[in-house]
Amino acid sequence: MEVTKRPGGRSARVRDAVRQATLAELAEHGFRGLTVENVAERSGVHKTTVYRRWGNVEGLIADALELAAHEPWPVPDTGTVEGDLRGVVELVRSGFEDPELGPVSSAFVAAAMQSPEAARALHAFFEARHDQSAQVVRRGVERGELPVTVDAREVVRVAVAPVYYRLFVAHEPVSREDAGRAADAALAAARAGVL
Amino acid sequence: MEVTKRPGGRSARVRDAVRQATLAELAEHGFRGLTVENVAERSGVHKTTVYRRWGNVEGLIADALELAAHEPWPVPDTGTVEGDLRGVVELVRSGFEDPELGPVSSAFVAAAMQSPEAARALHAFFEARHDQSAQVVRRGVERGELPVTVDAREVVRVAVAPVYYRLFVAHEPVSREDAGRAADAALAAARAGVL
DNA sequence: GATCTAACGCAACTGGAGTTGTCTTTGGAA
DNA sequence: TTCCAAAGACAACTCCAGTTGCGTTAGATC
Repeated sequence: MEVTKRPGGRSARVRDAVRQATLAELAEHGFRGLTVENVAERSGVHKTTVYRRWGNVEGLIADALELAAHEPWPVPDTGTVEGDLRGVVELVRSGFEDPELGPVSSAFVAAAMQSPEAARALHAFFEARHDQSAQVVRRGVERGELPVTVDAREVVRVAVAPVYYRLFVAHEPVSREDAGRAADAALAAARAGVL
Repeated sequence: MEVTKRPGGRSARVRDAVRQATLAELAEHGFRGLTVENVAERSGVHKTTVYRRWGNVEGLIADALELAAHEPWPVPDTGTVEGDLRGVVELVRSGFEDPELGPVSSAFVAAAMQSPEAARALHAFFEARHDQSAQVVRRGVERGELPVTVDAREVVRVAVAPVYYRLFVAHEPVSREDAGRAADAALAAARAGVL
């Protein structure tokens, strides 16, 4: 996907236009309402071009996802692991509530469940996120708040997992308190030497 | 959905045939490969009938899901909370590895992300599952292994969440050890009074 | 067991997603 | 500047998911 021998000029403009259009369509209509034709029309690029370069809806999402993966995101730094980890989880939670980001993020998760290509892209995305977020835990270890044996990335996973689980699996609402509790639980497990 | 004024006879046969066909198609081709036409052909029911009663693919899944929700599932009873909770989580994990159940279960999760109807059905399903699994925690409280203040259902959620998170969000493999660790983490948090 | 109508079967139709062949434009290297 | 091949535009086409109208079958009620 996206192996272009002409990375500049028109091809680059087309790619950008399509990516923008994909994100905009995703924000408006979600994954269900995403069609290649709509993206083509919105971007001003002909639909055959989109089909030939991206193949289908999943390809569009996978490409947009790669873009999103490279964007840095604000890792909290409150001075304590509690504060930081709670901040990370709350950032995740509130992200899905955001009327702009929420539908797009949800669409990514939905797409990855149906397309191996999108799944790979999302996997890479979370790989990066876990790495970035794990520094919150590593700082906690340096401060002596957590044992040196902790698996920082695993702590992050356990902390954020309940939020995703509620949202996308059990389909329950997720309150700010729920997010905080999830962070605390991961921390308690880490302190107990389980993670 | 499924409000029939003639619940017996032919209608009942049609419903059963379609449900069976839906599960079979799901097991074979997953959610992506599920089409109303294939289900109709496999069940021997005409496609217009399926469209009229179930509306679309999501309706078929929602119906099949209701069926699955009523099926009891084996709650472990090993004598300790550790053993039981680990058993619950491992049961979830191995369920998705099963070549028969795995695709069907995954399809349910995928469908619920795109259809409010399926989402409601899946929510009810997990409501029931949480209730059943929570008894493992309640027994632990009775034995004095956990403080009486614990939220039994929340312990279950936190225990299973990492498995789902890895499978459907981060798209990472989930080992037996991962499942065990997740159960242990939830337990440690419960013992610490966080859950 | 006669009657009524909900539910099913059937065939023809519609619309739109995705494809194909061909021509045009343009990025990039000589 | 020139040249060529990669990439895009365009139109016409295919195919199949989903719809519609109508005739047929068979539960349910009396």
